[in-house]
Amino acid sequence: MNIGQASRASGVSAKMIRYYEQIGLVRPAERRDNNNYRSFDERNVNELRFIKRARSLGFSVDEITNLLSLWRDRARPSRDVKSIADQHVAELEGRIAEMQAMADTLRHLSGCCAGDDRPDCPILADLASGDPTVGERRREAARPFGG
Amino acid sequence: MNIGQASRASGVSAKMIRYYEQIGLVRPAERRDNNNYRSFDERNVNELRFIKRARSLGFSVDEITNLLSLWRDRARPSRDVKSIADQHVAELEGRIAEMQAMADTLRHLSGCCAGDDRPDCPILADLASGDPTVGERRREAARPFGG
DNA sequence: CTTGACCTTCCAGCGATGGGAAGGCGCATC
DNA sequence: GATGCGCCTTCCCATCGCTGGAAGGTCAAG
Repeated sequence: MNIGQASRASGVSAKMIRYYEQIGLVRPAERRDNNNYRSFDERNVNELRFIKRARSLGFSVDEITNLLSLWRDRARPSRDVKSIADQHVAELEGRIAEMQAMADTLRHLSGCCAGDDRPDCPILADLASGDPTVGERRREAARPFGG
Repeated sequence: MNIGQASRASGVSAKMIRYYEQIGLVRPAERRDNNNYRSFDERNVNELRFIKRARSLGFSVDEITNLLSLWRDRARPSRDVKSIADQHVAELEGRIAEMQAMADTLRHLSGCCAGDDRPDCPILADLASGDPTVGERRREAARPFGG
């Protein structure tokens, strides 16, 4: 299989396949002698599918590196896999809570805003105040996503 | 005020103040004649606080550009502000739902995983299958955060 | 021979931020 | 006056996961 076929078979774009190889997430694909094209087999495609599914569950490339090596290790303790998953769930929950707090605050402010032609606006008032006691509840200001 | 004092007064790092100026989020600060240092007044600091608060609520720099210009416009219709806020809430909710779906799936899988010395692991099995019918409920695979 | 689909590498960008180098400026102290 | 410290300046690089594009090699069909 060429990269395009592997891409269609796995659902991972050719660009990403090359990228994953470049950063060492997958081992460099074999090359054809005549034209230097990458050559993929079913095994490679399965790995790509694994990666795609893991990405869709929000795992980072680093985490997937670990998951892949556990997957390849027939003697892995399932404890190790579970640990990675649980850690990731905790991180997701943390980020969800942050965004939930943002959304709650904004919903409250928006609910207080007439949303008409008049200029008075509690949303702007909150932003302008910078005072963290105006909104509903917001003890520790959630930092923006990027972390 | 020099940039360091403005930074401490606003809670925005000096690095970010320069960056915000560079990308045009805030107007270029005045410069002192003798040493070319930036010079800030209360108004600038208030703007920086506004930005900081807006960032902490997850608004993008683009959205903040609009919020700032509405803030400066005494004749703004509060409708415009509310619209930006509501749109942002909707986006937050969308991302929360995606991450919630990831977390739900992972919690389910983790709950099915013994997490001991044995190698059998439903988490890996799910990742390996790539089949979207294994997990709990997961119609449209949520794409990872980045968009 | 040309066309078009494929493949290759390399380079640059996104968004918001942190880190650091290399150098100028100002003040205090020896 | 030299030294040192802390502040300021600009500039470039890294993050993370990916997308886009340029410039060029390869291959099969018309």
